[in-house]
Amino acid sequence: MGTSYTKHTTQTRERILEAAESVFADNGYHEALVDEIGQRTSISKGGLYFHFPSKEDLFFAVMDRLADKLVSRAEKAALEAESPLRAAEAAIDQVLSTLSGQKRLAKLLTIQGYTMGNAFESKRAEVFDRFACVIGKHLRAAKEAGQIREENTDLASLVWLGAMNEV
Amino acid sequence: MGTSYTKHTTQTRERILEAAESVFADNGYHEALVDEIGQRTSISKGGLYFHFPSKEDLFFAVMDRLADKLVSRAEKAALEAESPLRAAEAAIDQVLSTLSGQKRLAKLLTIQGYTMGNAFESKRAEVFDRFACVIGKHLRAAKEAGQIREENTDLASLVWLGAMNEV
DNA sequence: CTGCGTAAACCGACCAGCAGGTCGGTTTTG
DNA sequence: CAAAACCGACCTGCTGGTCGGTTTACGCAG
Repeated sequence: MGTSYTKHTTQTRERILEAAESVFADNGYHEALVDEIGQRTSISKGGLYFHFPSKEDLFFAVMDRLADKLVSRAEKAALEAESPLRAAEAAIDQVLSTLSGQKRLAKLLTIQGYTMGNAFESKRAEVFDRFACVIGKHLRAAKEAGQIREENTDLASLVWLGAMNEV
Repeated sequence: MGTSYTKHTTQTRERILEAAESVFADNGYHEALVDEIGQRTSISKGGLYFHFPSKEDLFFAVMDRLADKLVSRAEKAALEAESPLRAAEAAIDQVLSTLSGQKRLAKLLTIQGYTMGNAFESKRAEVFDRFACVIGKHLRAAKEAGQIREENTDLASLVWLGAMNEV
């Protein structure tokens, strides 16, 4: 449950995650071969398994990394906004446009895992929660700034989720 | 290409399809074990492969069967409507509500195959075409009855597709 | 009705090969 | 020199598919 912290070298780990992301995006979880990730990284299978205990964990790590990227993008966009309400909007916009622009990544976060057990399901929920958290934060700020009514908060969450699915 | 006709006994074939549908729905294509289908049917693997040449074909047959069900439901609902326009609406409603009611089946028709090759992609297109065909038929009828403008036909198709994705 | 022969239907042990994971050993780092 | 990082041949379990044999269904002659 706790986010496992980065041991070892961050360099190689990052390289692996990068390659893994593209391989998973290209082929989906099941079609993706661990060996191919090794190939694109020029790291042997053994080396891979030195950094990640299993293919599944690697996949989850990729998801986390993607979520990180998106969240930071959203936060950054939110910072440039003037009002809290604009911030919330900007954050949502940012995530949605990025996701709709790179459908392969979107699939990674939403669809690909349906083929896996419920392990994925909870991971997906976790990622979604992180997004919801960010959005919620700005929405609450907007509320306190008196730019929004209480009820709209829940409504916005639903809209948000709906938008995700449309992609 | 040509719809392969039912050889052998239809009884057993149907039983297999029934079981296969539930297994596929429960576990997705990859997780679904041919052996488990055999178990639920009390038919040995050999027997299964006597009726279907491969797991993939079995999956496609399940899809076809699902499409059949949905189309006939839609047609039936359309018959009970008074005007052509209502018929089209009823058909759409029927399919959408059924699909949203049983999300597992919806996944079968839309998502599960992303993990398979393009073989699935064309099958999916085929199924979608069948739906589009039914809807289109009633829409044209509505048009000729002067209940609808020409342009709306295309618009409706888009709405239709969008709705599918939302589910 | 009985027996029989043929073909469809079915069985289940077995095969093949693929891909995730391991592990003893080697290189690199500090 | 020790520990971390890495290598890659090998192992193993799993699962779709096969195949020779067995049972069942059925038409037909006696």
